[in-house]
Amino acid sequence: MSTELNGMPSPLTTSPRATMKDVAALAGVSLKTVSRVINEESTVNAEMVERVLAAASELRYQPNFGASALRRSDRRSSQIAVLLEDLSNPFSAAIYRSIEEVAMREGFTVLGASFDEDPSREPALVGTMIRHRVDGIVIAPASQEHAYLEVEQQAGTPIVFVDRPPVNLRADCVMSDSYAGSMEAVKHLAAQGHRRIAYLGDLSTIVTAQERFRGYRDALKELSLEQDPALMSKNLRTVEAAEAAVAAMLALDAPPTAIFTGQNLLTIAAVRALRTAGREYDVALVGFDDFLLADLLRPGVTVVAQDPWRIGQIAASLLFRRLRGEQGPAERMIVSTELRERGSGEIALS
Amino acid sequence: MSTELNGMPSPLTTSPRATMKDVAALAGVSLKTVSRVINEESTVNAEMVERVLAAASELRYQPNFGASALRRSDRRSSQIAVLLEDLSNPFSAAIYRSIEEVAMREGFTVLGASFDEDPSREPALVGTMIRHRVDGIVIAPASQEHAYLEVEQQAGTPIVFVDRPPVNLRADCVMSDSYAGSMEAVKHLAAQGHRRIAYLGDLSTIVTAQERFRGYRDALKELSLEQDPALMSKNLRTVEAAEAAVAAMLALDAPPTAIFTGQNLLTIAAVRALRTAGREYDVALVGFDDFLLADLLRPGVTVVAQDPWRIGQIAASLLFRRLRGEQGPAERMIVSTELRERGSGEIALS
DNA sequence: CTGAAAGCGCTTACAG
DNA sequence: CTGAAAGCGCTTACAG
Repeated sequence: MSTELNGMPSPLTTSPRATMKDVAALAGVSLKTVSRVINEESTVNAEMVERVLAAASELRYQPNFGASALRRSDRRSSQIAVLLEDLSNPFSAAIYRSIEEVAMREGFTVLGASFDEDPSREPALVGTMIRHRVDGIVIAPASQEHAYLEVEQQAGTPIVFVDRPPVNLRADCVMSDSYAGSMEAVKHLAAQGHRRIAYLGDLSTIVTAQERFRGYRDALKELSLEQDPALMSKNLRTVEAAEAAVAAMLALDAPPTAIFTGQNLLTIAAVRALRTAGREYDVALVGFDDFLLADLLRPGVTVVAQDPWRIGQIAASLLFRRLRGEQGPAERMIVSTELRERGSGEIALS
Repeated sequence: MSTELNGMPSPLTTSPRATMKDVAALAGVSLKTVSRVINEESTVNAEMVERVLAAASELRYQPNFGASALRRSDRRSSQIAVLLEDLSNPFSAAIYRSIEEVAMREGFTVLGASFDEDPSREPALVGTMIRHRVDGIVIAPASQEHAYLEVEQQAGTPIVFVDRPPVNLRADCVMSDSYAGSMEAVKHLAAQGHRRIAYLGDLSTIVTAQERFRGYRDALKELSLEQDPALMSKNLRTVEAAEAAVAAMLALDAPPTAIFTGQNLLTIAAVRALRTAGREYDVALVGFDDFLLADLLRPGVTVVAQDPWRIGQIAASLLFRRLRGEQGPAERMIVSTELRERGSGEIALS
């Protein structure tokens, strides 16, 4: 397990990094010639190219992107920012990876950061990214007011919204079809005979949570099912709160026979609550957003799946299109969801 | 769902970003005075501070970190790189978030990138990060040779390894105790009476995979259990391969009665294979590394849990200590694992 | 094809 | 307390 090298003192000598000037001196050419070789301009004499490359390699020269960006006319930093709610949430992580893949292909690096659903951190983090002069921003916003970003757009920094739309700002946006997906979930439950379908939802300030609730309620209306406020629980922020909400509903005189959960963690909370009550084969359940191992639970959990990889690909391609100078109006892309039947959603009304 | 603003043409005007010079001109002071105010040097006249801040705010001035770093004597970019195998793997994601949290507190941003277990991408990505002049690097290496990083260390860039140790390089390192954790897992299975305990492992080139196998084998030796090569499957790279390996073992004349899996995805594969064979309540299972919902499966999956959050905290604190100039020898921190009994590992030999 | 001078947006080192 | 000059590591714009 242990390498002999470890435990020995680290070298105290720090040799400063070589600059282009050092390379020029060693190769016996001018600064500008080194610059040409490093940037692969074709107009340089082959012999000089060789001399410069040898010197660069001997000094282990690494060009300074930042210094180069500062002087270049495009002033591009080759960095983009990806700001998400929580990188450790699988939905966010998949979007991040998807964008990272495109960025890498385009020669860009990604500055990533998480809001943890704290709206006040949003402008602060965006500010930090702007001070680092990122060339573009992909953001799943935590706040409800984005006018402050207009000045960044006008400074030429494209901004693409994912998962949630911009408020008071014209910007490209890629989202799942929350409304249609929720409607499909509720109709699927109704098709199994259920008439008392409960709803569990995230913070109502979040636009997607509003949309999912609207899909739920409009489906009930369309199907002429009763809308019982006792079966609707919104603003659930923790797994514990969601579990308690389900337990309370199950204890009602007229309990729900089916549940639609508007989010990942709420779905898992519902599974736990149904298990605790011993009702998991009895009360139907459909969740919005898929999660790992949903198929291995018993019963398997039926979900309306989002496609975070696709959302990321579209967002990244919009961003890089803007970076290439495309000017058109702000685009709004809606990515459809997919019902995945696994058992819990197919439990019929007994 | 739709904001009226969307669909309208974006503003075509791009007003360039204000510089410190612009702020100085508007405030009627010198460049240097603006610099003093922006950097909160206390020696500035209160009235001037006000004038400068008003001008900065009117122009929506955002200082340019890169330009400032270029000239400052410390030449710090306030960026660190976090290079992991795959940010969408929960283990990596937790480490990332943990480091991000410390970095943010220290006023640093994080450049994140994933290797996807491709060793050749490692030096390439590190090179990119160096060209961006990150101040430090946290890396879960994909390669088996890190001498190339010595020049970066000597240029003053601290490098901290996580999850896997450096090879041919002296550097700080934070890892789980793979050997002890694996040994504990196997002994736990043996304590339930099992004598034919199988092993499933990741690529043998990965040091942690080697350590976990060593822990497994040494436990067998210590307990005087037979070492049957037919019960050892290494170099498993996909869930499918792992499922097939388990299926093949179960079909042996002398099948295993218990399984130890050396990694996350292999554990899930084993669960699937046991389910398919209808043996999940029959063959015991302990996995290395915990995963979400392991407790909700039936039987619950017993694991040797790592503590990625803690690994990240330690790695980040080592890194920032080095950035503050601490010189001591390279440190190797071992984070202990924790056996979590949930059912699958407590199935006794029948 | 090659190079000397100027300058990107800032901070340093120095005067006043 | 305030500012004019020089320079960080590069590229631009121009000469030769």
